[in-house]
Amino acid sequence: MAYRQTASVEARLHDNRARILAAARRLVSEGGWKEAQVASVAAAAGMATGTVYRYFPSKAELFAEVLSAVSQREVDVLAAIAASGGSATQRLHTAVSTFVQRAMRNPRLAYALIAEPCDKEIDEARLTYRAAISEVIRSIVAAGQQAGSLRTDVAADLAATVIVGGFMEGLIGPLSPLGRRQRQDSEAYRRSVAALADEIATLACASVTAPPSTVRQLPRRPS
Amino acid sequence: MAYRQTASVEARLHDNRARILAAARRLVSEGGWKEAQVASVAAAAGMATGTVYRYFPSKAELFAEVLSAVSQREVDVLAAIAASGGSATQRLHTAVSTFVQRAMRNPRLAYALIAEPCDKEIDEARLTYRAAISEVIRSIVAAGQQAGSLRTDVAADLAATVIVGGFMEGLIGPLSPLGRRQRQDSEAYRRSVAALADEIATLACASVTAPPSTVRQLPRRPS
DNA sequence: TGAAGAAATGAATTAACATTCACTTCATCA
DNA sequence: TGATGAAGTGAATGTTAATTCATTTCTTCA
Repeated sequence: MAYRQTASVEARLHDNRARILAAARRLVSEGGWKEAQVASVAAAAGMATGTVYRYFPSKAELFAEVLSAVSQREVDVLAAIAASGGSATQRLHTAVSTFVQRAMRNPRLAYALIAEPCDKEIDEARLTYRAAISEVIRSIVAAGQQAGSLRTDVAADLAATVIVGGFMEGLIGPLSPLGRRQRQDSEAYRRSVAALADEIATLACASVTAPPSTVRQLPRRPS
Repeated sequence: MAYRQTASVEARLHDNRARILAAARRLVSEGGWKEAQVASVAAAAGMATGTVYRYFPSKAELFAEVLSAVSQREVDVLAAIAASGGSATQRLHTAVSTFVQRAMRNPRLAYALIAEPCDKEIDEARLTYRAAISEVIRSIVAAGQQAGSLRTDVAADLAATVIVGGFMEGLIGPLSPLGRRQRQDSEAYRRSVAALADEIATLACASVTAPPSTVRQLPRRPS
């Protein structure tokens, strides 16, 4: 036995892995997916291209991990809100508006992770992420339905999916490179973000709030 | 002058173009984007690969045209609903529910056009399409705001975007190859589609319906 | 110190299609 | 009919990065 992994090596390996993830995340958040090449990541992390493959089996898995790390934090934030006090409506409003505001703090990264056209395989990893967020929203909606404050004529999971799709789409315009020309440091910007977050959250809450009287819609089918 | 395009040639050219578009559309609607290769399209249209390039400058433009043709029909249907009689709420409900039901008639195609991971360039073409649909919804919302039946505390264009994002996302699950195991010909299937369409439309309408009393939310920011 | 094995390297290879183009076939008309 | 130029062909080429792997450099410990 002439070689055994010591603590110092193990630490370096761990550090390398973290550096790769950090570099990958930084590149995406600065230049979107077109900058997110394995060779660039390696260079940014200060190592050779091949080294990246000692830590991640493929580009897709590397970026899936970036995606999942960022997302997990958001899911945790939402889960904390879901578990906090207040009515379901209040929690839903806070959850949506918080998500929007947090996304707007790093618009380039949020845009890349949520909406920017990217490799098929990375795109597939987004599904998991949306599903996790949707599940948190579902739990709030279901609680509100139990409590009687939210409408029960739509399944909680469908409502959650629609809400998530809605606020994500509402975010895309402001997040995208086109819709994002203002300086982020201005007070006006901060206010407009808060207003956007509030409007989107209001729409989300309204969509599931129990109607006061049971005025049934009369759907027609013209086509 | 030894050559001039005659009517018969012109007709053939036009027909070829149409055959390419039809073949492209058929391939996508049968096998999704992985089947949508230029060589396959050419084969399906009964011609050589290079011929396709006499009609379309690139794969992306070819499929952008497929996308826009299918989408335009949907936009037209929605526009007709928007221009029809009834309250804004009724028209919104009908518009959303009609869109959902029509999409479910050809789920594989709708899934590919709306949600399936695909080439960046084709993905970019989707934006135009969503924008057009969003514009129709916006017009309904704006009318409802004018009439006083829809809430005015959110901008019509934002509301429209959120609504579109919501119903598209609500569709994705049922449209995707995973969520679509039933035979489409059963009566049960048709009923479940109608129910889905109604629920999604109900959420959309509720999100913008004017609240009876002005109960302000109290947003908090825990994070 | 040096043998043994792990980690790192980065140039070369691969893969998967889109796209091109030199050539063939077809349509037109003097 | 054959000269002219358009339409059609499909094998060859181009493109763009991801991925590999033979080689080099480090670590460990007898």
